[in-house]
Amino acid sequence: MLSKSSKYAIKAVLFLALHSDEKKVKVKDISEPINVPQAYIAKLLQELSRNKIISSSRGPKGGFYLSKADLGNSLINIIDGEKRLHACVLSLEKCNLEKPCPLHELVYPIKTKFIKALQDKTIKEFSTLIKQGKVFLPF
Amino acid sequence: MLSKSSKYAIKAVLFLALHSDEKKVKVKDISEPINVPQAYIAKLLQELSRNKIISSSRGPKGGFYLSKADLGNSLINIIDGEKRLHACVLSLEKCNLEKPCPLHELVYPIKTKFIKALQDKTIKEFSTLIKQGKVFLPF
DNA sequence: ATTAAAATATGACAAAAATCATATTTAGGA
DNA sequence: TCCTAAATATGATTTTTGTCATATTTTAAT
Repeated sequence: MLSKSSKYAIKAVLFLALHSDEKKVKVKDISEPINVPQAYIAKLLQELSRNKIISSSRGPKGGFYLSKADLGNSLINIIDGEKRLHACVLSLEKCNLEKPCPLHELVYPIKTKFIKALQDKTIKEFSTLIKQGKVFLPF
Repeated sequence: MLSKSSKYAIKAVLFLALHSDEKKVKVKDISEPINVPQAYIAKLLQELSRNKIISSSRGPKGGFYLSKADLGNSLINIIDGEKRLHACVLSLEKCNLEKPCPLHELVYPIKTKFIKALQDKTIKEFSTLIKQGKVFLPF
């Protein structure tokens, strides 16, 4: 459903949400705890930064962080462009609710709900759930 | 969620369920309607045959088909070995119902339902649904 | 028995996704 | 101002997945 890159990106952003608070975190201090190769997550973080999903600053004491504005964004932006998320389970172009493929009804409802949650919940809300101990990040 | 190969395989098997009835269908007559490269689906069909998911016979008048026994099998066998199907959305090893990751609850219930449906429904049942016009195969 | 039509086995090739490497730019602190 | 620590940009390499090609084997029909 999600590419490895998207999963990595989500992990990194949630990690930042918990650990940055306007403080900056350098790649090395992100990659290790979330268990993703450093060079790889660096590239992803750079892209997220370019796309204004997260913030960054260069130089000593620099690093990645989430601004207040960033925290208000939704996770869906991170994985935007993932056509696979919206596509039919069997990747049938012409499959739709009127003419659903045999597996469609099994998957459609939750996928909709999943996407909606990614759209509606802010990063901050996710981070709150984690801080409250309602959900976990067993990286 | 499913690899391209799995999707192709499911399409092919459902197609066979509708069109074989103990009659044999040759690859060419499968690949075209389901819209999958011939050489590729050939390989997949051979593998399915080796794994006893479908049946085949060689030589003139040969081809692939579903025996009565085959029709009683479930679709899950086709995609068996797809670890990704069972894995956590974020691929977190230690994510589980006691310590769910933030996206877990959004996905877990339906995934379970999805897998169960693939396990419980026979190929024949799917084919019946299609024949009844309840679901479709817009290949 | 011979021929032809099919699957089978095997492996080469291509494309996409993931990973790694490195030179460049920026910014803080001495 | 100069040094150093960080991100950035770019692209090379590797791995995985998907695709294609072809020689071999089997079997039905003549």
